[in-house]
Amino acid sequence: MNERPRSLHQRILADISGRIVAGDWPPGHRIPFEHELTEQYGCSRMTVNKALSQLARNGLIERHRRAGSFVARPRSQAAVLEIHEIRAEVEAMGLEYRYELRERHHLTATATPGGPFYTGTRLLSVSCLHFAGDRPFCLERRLISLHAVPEAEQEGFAEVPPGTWLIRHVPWSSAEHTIRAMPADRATAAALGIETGTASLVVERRTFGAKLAVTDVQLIYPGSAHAVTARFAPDGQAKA
Amino acid sequence: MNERPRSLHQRILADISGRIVAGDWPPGHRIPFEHELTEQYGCSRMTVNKALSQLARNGLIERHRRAGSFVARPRSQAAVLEIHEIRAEVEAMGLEYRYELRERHHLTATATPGGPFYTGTRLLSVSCLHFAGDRPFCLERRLISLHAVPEAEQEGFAEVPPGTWLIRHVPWSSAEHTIRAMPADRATAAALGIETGTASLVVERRTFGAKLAVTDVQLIYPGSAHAVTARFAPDGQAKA
DNA sequence: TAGTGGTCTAGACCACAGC
DNA sequence: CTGTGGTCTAGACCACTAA
Repeated sequence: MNERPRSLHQRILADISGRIVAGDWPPGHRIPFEHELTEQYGCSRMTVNKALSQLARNGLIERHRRAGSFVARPRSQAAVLEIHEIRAEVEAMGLEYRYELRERHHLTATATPGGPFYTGTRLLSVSCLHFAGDRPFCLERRLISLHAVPEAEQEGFAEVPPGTWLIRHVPWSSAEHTIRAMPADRATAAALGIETGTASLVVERRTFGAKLAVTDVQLIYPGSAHAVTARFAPDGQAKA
Repeated sequence: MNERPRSLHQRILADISGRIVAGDWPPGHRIPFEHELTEQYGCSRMTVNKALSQLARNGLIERHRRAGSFVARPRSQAAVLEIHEIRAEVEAMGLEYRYELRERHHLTATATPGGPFYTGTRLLSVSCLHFAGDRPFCLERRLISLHAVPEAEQEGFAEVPPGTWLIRHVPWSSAEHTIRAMPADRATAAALGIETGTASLVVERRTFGAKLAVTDVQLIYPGSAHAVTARFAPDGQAKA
């Protein structure tokens, strides 16, 4: 239906995925065995297996030894949320990006329930504003673990936003995102130039290194102007 | 570091992924060629290729013919957002779930800019409330395309929530999610038992079949009690 | 116990991009 | 041109499990 897949295992994947998406093969339906597909496509089992394994990884089918492969019953919809740098978000809207550091100081992690940092960890607290054109686009409140990223001590964050700096200096990470609606408190409202209590979208991201928590950031978007979008493709193929 | 991977290609994947996450191999670093890894692990190229291909699919590395494989520079953080049925969400909190249909009527799609339905499509409009214990948990406003799902005509949705019914009757789908903060309007506030203007989290999901838009739903969660969470694992392996 | 998927091999040919 | 990754083959052995 789409562009022709270049390789055979991709075509097999697309064929099966297409049947499932179209509803020809409802949840619970048994997919042809590998040796049957081998005959249908006139190829080796490895090629068929590559396609089916990927479908299983993407949760579109379930595979059971001796029983066969079956169309999965959807348990939850899994969407892929892409979180870009704020500068890229702003420029994608065709607006000029500007960054402003508001505050930078040290503190020590206290025993916060649910907090990502061990008690006593030395932290750098950074507060800054991201502008889209003339208007504040996002207020960023960030804690950086100086235990995980001691180099942050030397960085003033006057020019380079901490998110950009971190993505360049911290090797890689796993992360947890939490998205919620909050009324803006007085300080937030003042920084963003909105009225206290205005509904705002808060995206909190906790980033972890191999073991240690690296950073905990709250990105506060004023009003209902900003939205987070996520796309979902059952076979993990389409991108649109 | 974690549980021992059972298969060789999983171990290779975990080894390389570990080096990258730990920062031993920074972005841009060249990963050993397939034939080198073949020697290191004493296995065939297919096995090495399976591991590297998966790392490339997950965006952890980039591969180029003739040049080799390189640790990718992170462009955006991609998180996986899992959206469960509301009943499951409520019961996961240990509260009793209750469902209440508020309204159900027909209408015809108008030329809404950005709307998912073709103009003139016959739609079913359903409004309902999901309770957690005694308190309203979520207000659902949903449009269902009777063109894509004619069987919905026969369904009253008095007992079964439309989300549950659809997931059982519509074969599969792709979807777009949008998450934003909104002040509750008067009707919403009344339904949810909150004050007008209270910051609320709105999750909008547009579901598509093979070609047609199936349903467009707004889930409105009152106040800042509810949050959407997403997890991110760079190698696509870890789940916890 | 028999049949399925999970994994792996030791080759092979090709496309592509850097040299 | 050369070396890399992308793909594919025609086998093989094993683990698991439904019958």
